[in-house]
Amino acid sequence: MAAMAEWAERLSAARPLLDRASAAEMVADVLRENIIDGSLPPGTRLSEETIGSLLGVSRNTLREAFRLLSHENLLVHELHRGVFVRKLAAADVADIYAMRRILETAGVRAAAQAQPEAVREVRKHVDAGQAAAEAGDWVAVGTANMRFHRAITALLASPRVDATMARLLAELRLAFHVMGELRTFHEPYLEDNARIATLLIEGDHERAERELLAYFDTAEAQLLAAYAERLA
Amino acid sequence: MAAMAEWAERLSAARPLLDRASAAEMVADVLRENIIDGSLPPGTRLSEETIGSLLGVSRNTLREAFRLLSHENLLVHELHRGVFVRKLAAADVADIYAMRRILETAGVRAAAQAQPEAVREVRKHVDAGQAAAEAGDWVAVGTANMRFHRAITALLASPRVDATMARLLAELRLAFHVMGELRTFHEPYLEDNARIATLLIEGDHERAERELLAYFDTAEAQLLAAYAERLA
DNA sequence: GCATATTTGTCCGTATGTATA
DNA sequence: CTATACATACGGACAAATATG
Repeated sequence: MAAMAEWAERLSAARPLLDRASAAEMVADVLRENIIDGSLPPGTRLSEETIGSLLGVSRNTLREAFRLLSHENLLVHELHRGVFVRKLAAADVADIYAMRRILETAGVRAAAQAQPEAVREVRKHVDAGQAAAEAGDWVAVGTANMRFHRAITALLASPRVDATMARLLAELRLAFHVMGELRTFHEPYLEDNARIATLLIEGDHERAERELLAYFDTAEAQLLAAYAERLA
Repeated sequence: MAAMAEWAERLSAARPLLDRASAAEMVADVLRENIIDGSLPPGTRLSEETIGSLLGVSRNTLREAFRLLSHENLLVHELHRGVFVRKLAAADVADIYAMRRILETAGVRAAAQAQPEAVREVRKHVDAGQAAAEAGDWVAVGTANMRFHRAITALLASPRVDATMARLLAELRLAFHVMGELRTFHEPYLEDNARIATLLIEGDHERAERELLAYFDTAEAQLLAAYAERLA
């Protein structure tokens, strides 16, 4: 509730919400951004009336935006209680990593048959991450890391896998809020990613898969440790 | 349109629409069932006024149900034109099989670590399929086949994989409508499924995976051939 | 190509049911 | 248990776009 009030203040000053595209999608975009960057922390209840009057949209439109974000697993809808920013449990984090292991290792194994430019795309996001790190922008490093992993599953050239992966990673960002320092979380993976990209380009898919699995283990353990600590 | 009128007749006689859960979800349930069983074939336009008055719900509620089903990929929404039952293209069929290959082979590889009762669950759906075949109920055979494959991915014990798989198979049912005779489509796979289940229980995961991949190839080819023929 | 009718998109006011203080 | 707040659902209205003649 405190988070909601604070967020409302900041938003009302900065959001004219001009006409463009579908109203519901615009609202969803605004909300998604604020959820991902932490302005609306997990557990926050999104009041229909408050947000509706704030953004100048009707409840019907707002509810459509809620549906969109619920489908992305960023919001949860509880009947007659309202919608809330999703709270990821430790089990959810583990499940997300389980699915990432399946999809991303499949991506690595598909690298041999993939388009060469798709493989180069992987490397591009490694470079973007390193540039962001030098600039000290650790949020951007996190974004680059997401894109790196999406590029790996993109080697499968499957629209449905892409969409699934996008949802998984957006969901995972909800868990990042438990990490205090983003730098300590993201920095060690810059080198890992670079190594994996090199192995992919060189065609050593077996080692690339091993390195990727090792990354999953350490990243997952780090997140789960942060969860355990928060509850202590 | 002809399909729509015919469907309306059959429905209006049989639907009291009792209270429970959210109205929009109930409407979505009704529509989903009618889409899957072919009463509302792909391409059918769902008129807001017709269905709304038919089910006795307001337009707002109905539109909410449409959104739910659109997110399940069963309906497509065209701006200012309305919603239509999704028409799967050949590329969609291929993409669905690509994703099934990834998830189901991962399921087979996870069989070693899976709970024994989860493995037995796979066999149960094989038996159900054979019983339905003897009874001549080929729609039920199709349902049992779906459950068989869902049981394979259930070996991963991942809620997100389960949900993804459920959506994939519901979507795939849209493609089945191009098959003329369900029997010729489903019958040959009864034996395949039985063999795969046996291999899983015996612990020969490598052969089980090979057999599964062979099944995907023939089933996908059969569906795509039916697509090609329909266009000819 | 134009004018008309139909349908969807959006919003509002209100009544009812449910959860919570 | 009562009261309040809020989500759910309905019906009506008008604008905007599409389909039809």
